Amino acid sequence: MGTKGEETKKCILQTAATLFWEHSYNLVKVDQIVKKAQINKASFYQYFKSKEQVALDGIDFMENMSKDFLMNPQLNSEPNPILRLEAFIGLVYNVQKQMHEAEGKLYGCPFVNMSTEMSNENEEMREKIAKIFRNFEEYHQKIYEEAKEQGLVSSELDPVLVGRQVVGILNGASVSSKLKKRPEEFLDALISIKVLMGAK
Amino acid sequence: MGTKGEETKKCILQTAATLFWEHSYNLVKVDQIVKKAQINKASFYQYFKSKEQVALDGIDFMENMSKDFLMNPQLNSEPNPILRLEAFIGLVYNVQKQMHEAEGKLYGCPFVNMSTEMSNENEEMREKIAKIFRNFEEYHQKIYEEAKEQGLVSSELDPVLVGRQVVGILNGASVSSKLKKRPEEFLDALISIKVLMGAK
Amino acid sequence: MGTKGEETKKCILQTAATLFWEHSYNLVKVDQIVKKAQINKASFYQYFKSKEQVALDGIDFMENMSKDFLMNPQLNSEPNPILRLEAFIGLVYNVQKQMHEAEGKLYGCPFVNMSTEMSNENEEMREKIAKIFRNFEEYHQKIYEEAKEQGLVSSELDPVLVGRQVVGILNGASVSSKLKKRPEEFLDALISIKVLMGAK
Amino acid sequence: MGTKGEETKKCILQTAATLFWEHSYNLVKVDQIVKKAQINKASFYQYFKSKEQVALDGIDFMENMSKDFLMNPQLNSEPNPILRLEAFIGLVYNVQKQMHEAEGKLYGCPFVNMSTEMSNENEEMREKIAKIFRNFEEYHQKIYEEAKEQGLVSSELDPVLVGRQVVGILNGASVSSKLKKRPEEFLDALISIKVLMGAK
DNA sequence: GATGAATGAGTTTTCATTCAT
DNA sequence: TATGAATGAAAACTCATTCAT
Repeated sequence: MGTKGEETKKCILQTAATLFWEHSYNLVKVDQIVKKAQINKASFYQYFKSKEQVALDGIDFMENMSKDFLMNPQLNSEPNPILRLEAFIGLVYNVQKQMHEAEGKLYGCPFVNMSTEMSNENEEMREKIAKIFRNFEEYHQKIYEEAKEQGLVSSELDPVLVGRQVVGILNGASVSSKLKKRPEEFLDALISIKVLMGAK
Repeated sequence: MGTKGEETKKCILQTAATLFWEHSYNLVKVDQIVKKAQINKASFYQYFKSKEQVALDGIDFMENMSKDFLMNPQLNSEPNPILRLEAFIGLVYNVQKQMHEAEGKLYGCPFVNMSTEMSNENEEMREKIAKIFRNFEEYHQKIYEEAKEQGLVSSELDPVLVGRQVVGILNGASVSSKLKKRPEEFLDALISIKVLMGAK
Repeated sequence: MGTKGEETKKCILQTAATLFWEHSYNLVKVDQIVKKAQINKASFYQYFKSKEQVALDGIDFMENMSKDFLMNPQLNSEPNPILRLEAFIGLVYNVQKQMHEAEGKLYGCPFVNMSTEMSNENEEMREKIAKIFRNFEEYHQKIYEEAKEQGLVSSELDPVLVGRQVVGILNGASVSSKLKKRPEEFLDALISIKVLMGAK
Repeated sequence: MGTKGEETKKCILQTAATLFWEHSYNLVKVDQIVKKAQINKASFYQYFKSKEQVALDGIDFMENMSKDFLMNPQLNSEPNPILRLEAFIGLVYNVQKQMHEAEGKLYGCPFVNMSTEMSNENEEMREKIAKIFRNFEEYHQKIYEEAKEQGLVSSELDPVLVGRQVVGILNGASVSSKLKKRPEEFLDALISIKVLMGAK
């Protein structure tokens, strides 16, 4: 942990990022953030020059969160790429399922949410999120390449396309699961992805 | 055409629905709608009791627009379901591509956008949009069923799942294409969908 | 009855006056009047140049209504002034009681309501209503004078004062009955008035 | 005095309550309150969640004001209840008279004004004001009971009725004095009240 | 005379941000 | 660094009134 100031800043960031995830960028008000973070409003502006800034930093925060969660060494020590893929999607599914059970709602992917809302309005946000998805695409591209090498898949597709499509399919599941309050969309997405890859 | 009042109402609706599509529900202000529709603000409230109402009616408007566009008799007279699927996605692709060329932006699917932003905040919106997607799922389910009957696909999947997944994959393409400003995501999605179906 | 135009005007007047009585001048909107009177809004302005005007004319309308109701020949043919007083207040009481039973509310005296709300804001309204009350004061002054002549009362008060006080006490009953939803305030007021007069 | 914020809140409250007294609830606009209180409009909403709330709190404020003014220990140390009654009404009369002299207008009782305008529209306001009048009724009931005990009155009336009627008569004086711009209505009311009580 | 439609000027309320201590 | 208080600008919505046919 860091100094008190660093702790406060992190608390604001975490609170804001979570609220944006749950309620969208535009519906969350600074008042709501500072109330939930239990800080003074002027303090908020001491750490972040604007609401936009906290959203921008919040994207980074969420990226780190999701990397820790989804791309951690434990999961990635699994040598079988298809099992890795299954574990990855299983983790996503569990998060959404728990949200749904706990709150009756399901928030989908924070990057999908924010980009859908803001990518045409804020170039900085768009670029940040696009980069995050590019990483995810590469991650799944590698899975496919490894699977190919290991003879675990029967298809002969462009790995770049597969990487993109895996992320695309998961983004679609994010949208559908949120709309329908149906976490199983992620499990169904896994089926599509495996069919796409020709996983045996 | 209808009475002057009906024309005005339709003009407001069209203007609002388009603005919501382009900029999200929360970022579009009533002032902006009335300015673009070239009407007085009080007139707006004579036709719609609230901004929420115009969004709700705007969803219906967009549904009709998309039905006219995507589920029209011409397209659906095509007996080959796979060609129908290709034509459907081709139309979507063309719209997005033209937007991109004309405005440098790409707005994705209006229902994906609005549901991502609002489905957890407004139950009425959520239900309306969920129903629209259910229709699309059925549409693609039927395509798959017909394709199966006609021996055009090799897979043996649950048609309900396929219907859902086609819509899911297209929703993902909507998100990705908007974020990346890359209309080709829809063409890539078609590849995934055909692989999923096992289209020969 | 008069021409169609006169009928329409009277309908507007009656509707407006009733609404003002029930909900106050400022809370009643022109839209509400025209909706309840089932006329077009432009028609309203054909008959009355403003909302203020319909209120002013509405005061006259209410004055005529109350004169017909409270100062009619039948009631005033009663030679005993105390019985006349009792009948007068009995009529008022019955109106309020019926309102209360029918609608759960009780609207009090329309002149008390409007003058309390508007007498400091609109001199024309103030004068109109003041004149109406002066008539009522004279009416009760005469009752007292007759009662004195007929030896029906034991007090020796200034009849002008008594006239004023009878109206004042009834105005107080109007306020209290409306606030407490208790029509019996008028019956209690009768007691006070009779004590004041020294009615045997 | 309290903190700056408390002072500001009190200033708003006092300003608003006075304006409502002078001009009615519905005619006073938030803009007018903030201008007179010399604060920013957003500050208003930091201290009161709505115009309705400031009116509700304003009723309490006025209740405290009137208690301090009319039910203070000095006045109530007078052992003779009739003299107490006279002093009470004398105070009311003086306030109204001074208003009249200073501003050419006379505002009557703030509770009478607000209840006449709002009791059928806002149950919370109705209850608050009804409670205030119940206190005044009890106050005057006690005066009558004491006067009876001390043999200062000749009547044999139900003290509850007398309490109610004293308040009713004063409410009537409030209405009449405001309408006629005649503070003396309160002195006349005192006559009626003493006759009612049979004060010697 | 009647009516569908339009509108300028408010009115309440909100919000991101800054000030002052 | 922390915080109680303040604020300009804007947002949603309303209202009395008038226009045009």
